[in-house]
Amino acid sequence: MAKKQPIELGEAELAVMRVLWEEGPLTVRDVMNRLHDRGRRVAYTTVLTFLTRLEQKGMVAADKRDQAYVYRSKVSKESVTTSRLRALVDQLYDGAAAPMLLHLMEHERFTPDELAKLRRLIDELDEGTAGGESSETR
Amino acid sequence: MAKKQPIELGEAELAVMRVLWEEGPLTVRDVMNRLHDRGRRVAYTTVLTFLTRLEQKGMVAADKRDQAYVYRSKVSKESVTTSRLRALVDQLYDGAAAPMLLHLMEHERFTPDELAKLRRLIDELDEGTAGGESSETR
DNA sequence: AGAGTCCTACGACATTGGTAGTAGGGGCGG
DNA sequence: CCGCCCCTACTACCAATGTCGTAGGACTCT
Repeated sequence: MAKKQPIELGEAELAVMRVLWEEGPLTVRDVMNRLHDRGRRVAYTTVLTFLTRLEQKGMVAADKRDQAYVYRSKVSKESVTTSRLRALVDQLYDGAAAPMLLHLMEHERFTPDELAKLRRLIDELDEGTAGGESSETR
Repeated sequence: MAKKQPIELGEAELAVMRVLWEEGPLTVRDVMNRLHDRGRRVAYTTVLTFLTRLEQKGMVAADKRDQAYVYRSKVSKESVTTSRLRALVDQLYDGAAAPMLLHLMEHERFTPDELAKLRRLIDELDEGTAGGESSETR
């Protein structure tokens, strides 16, 4: 089972999680370097603080290797994304995802490929949810 | 042109904004009552604090009426939603909205009606973005 | 062995957001 | 005229976050 706790992560903490999600288990120094590569200039100890806090939150785990600890993510990006989106949908639309989805579609740009992929996904969902009767397809 | 500032709003502040968006210009007391109706038990002065802070952030405006000030939203829910979503997309996918959209579709439930509406929207967008050539539908 | 380099543990500090109490001005019901 | 009530202005507090600096233990390279 996954974490039912809201999963509260600050923006900087999230950036750290992303590094771990995308570049696997890393030491504090490695995480710092990756953050620097991504344009985040943070001090070594700052990164250490983030990782320590994330560990206390149960978001990452630390394993001693040689001289330093190697940190790895304990929660998937998927779960965090879901949690974040859910919070947003709840806060803005009382949980109704559709309005948010429409909003997103109307305000962001998508390539024809993405639209195609999306269309396929809709078809799939439609099959599953299928029942045949929807109040007039207009 | 809208506000380019990130528009940072806490969860409670957002709840206040929602009241104003949905129930028009209100006095502090009215906002408090609406919040109570929605299950948020906050003290009068807390609401006042929120409104004062929101005013400083330029999110609402206060107009003196009789004895009390009447607050009204100065930013649309749309713009805040856009801003929030944008931040999320940036933080999680470096600005790529598509992955987020797909994620949302896969993790939330939608009614056939909503799917239909979404499909129509895609068609519209497709026309606009139309060009004909998409790199292989994989 | 001494210097330089890393690493982790702590402690600090500022900002922001959530929450609220208190003080003081104005009006209103008697 | 006197309380009582509502309104706004301040001030306060605490927890979470973003950021570091310092201290002290280890290891490494002459």
